[in-house]
Amino acid sequence: MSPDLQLNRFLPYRLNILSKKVSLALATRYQERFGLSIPEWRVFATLGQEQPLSSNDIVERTAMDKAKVSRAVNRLVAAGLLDRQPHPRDQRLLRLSFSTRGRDLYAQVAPEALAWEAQLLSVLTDTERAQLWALMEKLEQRVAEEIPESVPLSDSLD
Amino acid sequence: MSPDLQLNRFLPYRLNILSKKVSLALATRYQERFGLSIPEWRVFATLGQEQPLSSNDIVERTAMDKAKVSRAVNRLVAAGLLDRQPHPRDQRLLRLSFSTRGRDLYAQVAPEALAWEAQLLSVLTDTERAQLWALMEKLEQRVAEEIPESVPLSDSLD
DNA sequence: GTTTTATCGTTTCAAATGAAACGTTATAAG
DNA sequence: CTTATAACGTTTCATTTGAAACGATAAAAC
Repeated sequence: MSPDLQLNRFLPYRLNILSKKVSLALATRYQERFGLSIPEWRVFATLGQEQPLSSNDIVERTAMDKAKVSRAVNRLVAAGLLDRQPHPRDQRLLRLSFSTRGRDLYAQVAPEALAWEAQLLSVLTDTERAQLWALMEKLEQRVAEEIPESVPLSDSLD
Repeated sequence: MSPDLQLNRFLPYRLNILSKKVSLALATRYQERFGLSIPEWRVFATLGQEQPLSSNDIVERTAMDKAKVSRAVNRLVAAGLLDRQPHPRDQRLLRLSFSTRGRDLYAQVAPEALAWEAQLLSVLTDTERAQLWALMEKLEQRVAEEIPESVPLSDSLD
């Protein structure tokens, strides 16, 4: 008899598909409307949280590859959305922050992203939303214990 | 004032990171122990559910790109894990199924995957697990309404 | 002070990716 | 029947990818 692995009840599988669908649905929006690729959006949104940040800060916060962050940052700088300045005390670090245009764009993009999320979450009650966060937190914490140290989170995981 | 987009409370972001971590933690296991790449594992596990399947069936069930499925199938066939036969009624279709070795390997891999999942889910109570499935189902259904038809789910979404 | 060792961000390069073109087979329309 | 259209899986090719090497800077060890 074969082992009872029901794929559509297998968490890694379902999580992957859900995550892909959510990312894609959102990505089509900001790609079409703001010309941001997914890595660019990630970097951009991260800087919306806190500024200035080094590239490495962004790597840590987003679980993206550092080469990918480097390239996304370069494109954003080239597009005039970010300012990149050397760190005064440590020449290895960059101080990344929004340019004026970047700040303006963020002021447009962020509310849109939030509105989209709200629309998605509108199928859940307040209680369910709280549950969702709690569950995800527990799982993330648990899986973090399993991940071998220093293994980077590559992007094409499926 | 800047828009209040808290990234670590932003569902697409958190979902992506959780999904990556889960996939990676599991992937390291079956890559090391069974030599299966992630796409290969996906195809393999899908065939564990139902046989025979066409490549296209697998594309639909896994949300993977058809080129990627084609390549994974070829590697699995070359590795002697799958049998590929022409469909008697439709020459365009393939009938993919486990070879004897494939079946044996599946009998090893599947319980291991289930055990790993059980370990991950052991942080949740039965009630919480039920909640998790219900929540994910709701979200997936909701987001499915948003996805433009026929847009394939690419893999590098972050 | 000098020499290792580590860190940051970029670049290189081989591998993976996926959109599009393709050959083949099946179905629909004429 | 013949032609046009669609579907399946493979292949091509330009792009993306990330692991590793790299140069430059800083910190630690001596």
